[in-house]
Amino acid sequence: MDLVISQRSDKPIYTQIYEQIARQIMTGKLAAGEKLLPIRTVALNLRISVIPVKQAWEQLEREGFISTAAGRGTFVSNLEHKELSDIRVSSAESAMLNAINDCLSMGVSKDEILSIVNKHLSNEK
Amino acid sequence: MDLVISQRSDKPIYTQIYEQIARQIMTGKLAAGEKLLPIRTVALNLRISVIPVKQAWEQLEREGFISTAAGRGTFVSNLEHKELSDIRVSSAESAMLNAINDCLSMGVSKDEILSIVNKHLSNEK
Amino acid sequence: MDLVISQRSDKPIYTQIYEQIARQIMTGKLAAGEKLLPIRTVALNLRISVIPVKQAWEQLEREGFISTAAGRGTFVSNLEHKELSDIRVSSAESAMLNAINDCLSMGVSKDEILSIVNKHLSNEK
Amino acid sequence: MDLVISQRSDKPIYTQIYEQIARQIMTGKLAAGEKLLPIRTVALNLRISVIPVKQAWEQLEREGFISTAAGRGTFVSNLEHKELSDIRVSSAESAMLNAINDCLSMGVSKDEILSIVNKHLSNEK
DNA sequence: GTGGTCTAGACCACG
DNA sequence: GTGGTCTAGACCACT
Repeated sequence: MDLVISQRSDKPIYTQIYEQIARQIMTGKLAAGEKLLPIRTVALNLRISVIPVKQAWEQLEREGFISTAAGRGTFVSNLEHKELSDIRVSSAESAMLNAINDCLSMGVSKDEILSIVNKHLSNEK
Repeated sequence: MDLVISQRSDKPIYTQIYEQIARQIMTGKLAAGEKLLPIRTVALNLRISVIPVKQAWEQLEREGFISTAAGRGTFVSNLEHKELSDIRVSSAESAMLNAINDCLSMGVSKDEILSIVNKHLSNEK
Repeated sequence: MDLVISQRSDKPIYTQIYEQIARQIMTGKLAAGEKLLPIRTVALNLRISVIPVKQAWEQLEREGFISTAAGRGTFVSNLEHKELSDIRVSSAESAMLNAINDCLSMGVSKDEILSIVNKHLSNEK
Repeated sequence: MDLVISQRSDKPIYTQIYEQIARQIMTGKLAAGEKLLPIRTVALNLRISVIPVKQAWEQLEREGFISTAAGRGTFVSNLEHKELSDIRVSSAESAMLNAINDCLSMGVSKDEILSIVNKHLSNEK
């Protein structure tokens, strides 16, 4: 469970943690069923408070990467059930719908939304 | 924006807040576009810290009920776009898939899951 | 929350505690929703170890008199829902019930919940 | 982050600040990712108001030299991504980009993102 | 004066 | 010693 954070990054600490753990689970570096270090231990190792670690863990749990059990610990979810990826798609869908709704509320047209999405996705290729 | 919490309830404070605001938005008591009180004001009124209020606000935002703008405030989302309800269904779907996955990981069969769901839903009727 | 125990009674200590609390709940002396003292405090007050207190609490919870909320404390149940206590609440079951309640509080209908569950379980086959 | 300004220069104060910071970034004296001092601190150090500092920061951000992260501070941009600065980043656009990035970091593919957007926008018609 | 992030603690139920 | 919840307070960017 390697983890490196930078206080200087423009991303919040909890996002840095979330992204690294999510990636390690997706690549299999963290195996299904594996126990994660206690959040307080992670916080101590990184010399930060528990809050950002907890926040990262919450996002990971919402998105189906891990599941927590009070008093027992936190465990990597079983990725064998292929629907786990549905959870992520579902989460992603929520986030996108929210953003689209905000845009529509601000008077941005559907065509403009589409062009924003296309522009960004092609930039990234 | 009426809000009542009980320190004695078995629900966490942030859940009590979330449920009341969500209900007020769904029933139209809080209208689309309306500005909510600042989280610090809400916390003061309820004589609690900012944390549980923030936590409730985060869940409300994830589920599409409100949207926050740093430095400007928090606003009730525009429910006219009917897909807003899709966001909630999407969130709900994530939560259910997560729970189902946990059950499967624990060796609970699909039939048992179905019977649990049916039992609970019929109890509530 | 008055409690008196006798080390010389023929009844085990945990039974003495259980009976007194159960009686106080049934007679209304302990009201629904009321928060109980932490078990360690009770143990200290009675000058006994936490073990028998825990045993009494477990029996009370099994029988639906009280419910515990992780991190928040123990509360007197609403006896109208006592019939729920005969549900064997495994970890899996409580995960499902939590998810269902989340959905309901989000305004997702029972039919939608059922269709989500069915969709997922049939996908898996 | 050395800065020297002259009240008697023919250039406006914010231009003096802008030019010095831009130069330090281009020469590498201020490294990518490095955190800048808070604008109020800079203003205090220079014994000027926050206004010209803010103006300089705005120009630097418009031109892609720095990026601000609400609640966390201001950071020197990674100049490889400077070309992004010609995107007019309205609130709506940044909301979309945030959502897209959330999706990507969750492991959702670009095609899936596009299909989500298309599904939603066609639903609305 | 708004929300966003973080620190440094605390107490709780549970294992 | 695990995660869950909360307090009290801080500093930041932005309006």
